[in-house]
Amino acid sequence: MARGKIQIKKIENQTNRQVTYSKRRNGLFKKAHELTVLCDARVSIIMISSTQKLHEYISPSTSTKQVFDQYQKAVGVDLWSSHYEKMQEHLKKLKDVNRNLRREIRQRMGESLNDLGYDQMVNLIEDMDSSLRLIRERKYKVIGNQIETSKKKLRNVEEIHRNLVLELDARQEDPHYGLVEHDGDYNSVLGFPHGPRIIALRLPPNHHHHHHHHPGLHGGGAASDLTTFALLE
Amino acid sequence: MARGKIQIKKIENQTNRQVTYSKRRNGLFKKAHELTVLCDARVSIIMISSTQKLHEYISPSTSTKQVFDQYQKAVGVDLWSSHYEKMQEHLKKLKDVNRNLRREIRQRMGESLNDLGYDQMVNLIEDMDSSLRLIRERKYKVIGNQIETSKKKLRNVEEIHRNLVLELDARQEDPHYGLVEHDGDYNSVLGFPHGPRIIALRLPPNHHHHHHHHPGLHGGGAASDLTTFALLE
DNA sequence: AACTATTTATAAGA
DNA sequence: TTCTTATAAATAGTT
Repeated sequence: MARGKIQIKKIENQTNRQVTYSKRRNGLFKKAHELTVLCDARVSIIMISSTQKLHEYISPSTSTKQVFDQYQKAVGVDLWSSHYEKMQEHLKKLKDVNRNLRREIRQRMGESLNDLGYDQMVNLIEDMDSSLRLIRERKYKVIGNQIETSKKKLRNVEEIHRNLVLELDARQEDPHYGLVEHDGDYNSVLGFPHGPRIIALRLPPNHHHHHHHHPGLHGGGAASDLTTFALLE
Repeated sequence: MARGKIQIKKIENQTNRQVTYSKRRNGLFKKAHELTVLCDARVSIIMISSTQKLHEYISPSTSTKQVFDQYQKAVGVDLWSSHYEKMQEHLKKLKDVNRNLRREIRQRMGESLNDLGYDQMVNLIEDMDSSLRLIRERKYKVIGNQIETSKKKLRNVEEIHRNLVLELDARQEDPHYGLVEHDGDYNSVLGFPHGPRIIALRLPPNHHHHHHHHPGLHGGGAASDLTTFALLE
């Protein structure tokens, strides 16, 4: 607007563009401030240059956040408020679900039974009874597997032992018989190639995170059971 | 800036102020747009007049939300992002808790038992066994109460019946004996002062919201049980 | 909303 | 970046 009219279209010369950006930015901010004072208005300007630099003007006596909030309220649903509200709804629903799940567990533990009608109680008993039967079956199956496995391992150990005895006999007859093929590493036969592993298994099973919520479930008699379980795994 | 210089201070004349606001607002938006085109920049202007009216300019090729997001990122953590992130964390935690609760329920129903160690399974069985005992006790208590109550009510009914018979006898001897004190409303004696209530109780109990998650619990044999329960309540 | 005398903004050059 | 300055653009006061 001086020394010649210009077309309003992108200035291709990079330097020129930056100079104009700087000058006009100041002009814009000055005008914004005059408007603020003259008309008792609030103005927020945010500018991002072609080089992604950010500049802002905000009227004194207010803040960018305040203007955002007002804009949000005026324009309506948009921006983050919808996200926010959806999240809050989601949160509420999750909390509800959570509460109900906890109640169901409590009922399955014999608490909060006042909430149940008689027929619901009968159903719950039937359900728990059949579940308990399922779990017991499973337990027996696990025990069966463990016995099976330990029998196999025992047979292996016995065979190794036999071989060792044979080898020893052979050596006594001929001290140069054969090479040392079996060194008596029972652990590796039992599936524990590294000595310390059996000790690691004695540690509390804190990778089962669900015992946060009902610590009472995992308590008594664990030590001996755990040892047994580790040996037979 | 024409026909005389002006001081940059609030215009006291309300009409004048509004005219100036309108003119200068257009000027500002025009300049903003020129800047957008000339310098390939993005500009967001939000203005709130002294009468709380809101006007906005936003460069084409972008949106107010985008500019807000960028502003937020550039200026730092503040504004609402911290809220947002906290909510998202909270949401995640709740989902986790939820997942674990569901797993516990599944285990208590005899599913997902692979996640349990042997000792945990033993504990679960013990726990469910004692819970089941608790619930059965409770059931028997409820049944006991119901029998007690129904006996009491039966006695009441019998007494009313006796009284009616006596009254009838008395009338037959003397047709003008006494006034009608008992009209034979058995329902009101049974605790159902309004006839339709007993029908309302036959409706599915959808106020027990927890049957969303395990509909199987509340199913068979409800009709007769429900009737019984309603009568004995 | 239009006009216009005047002020202000600014493009180009230094 | 800043200053200069000729000129374009904006706009205060008026109609």
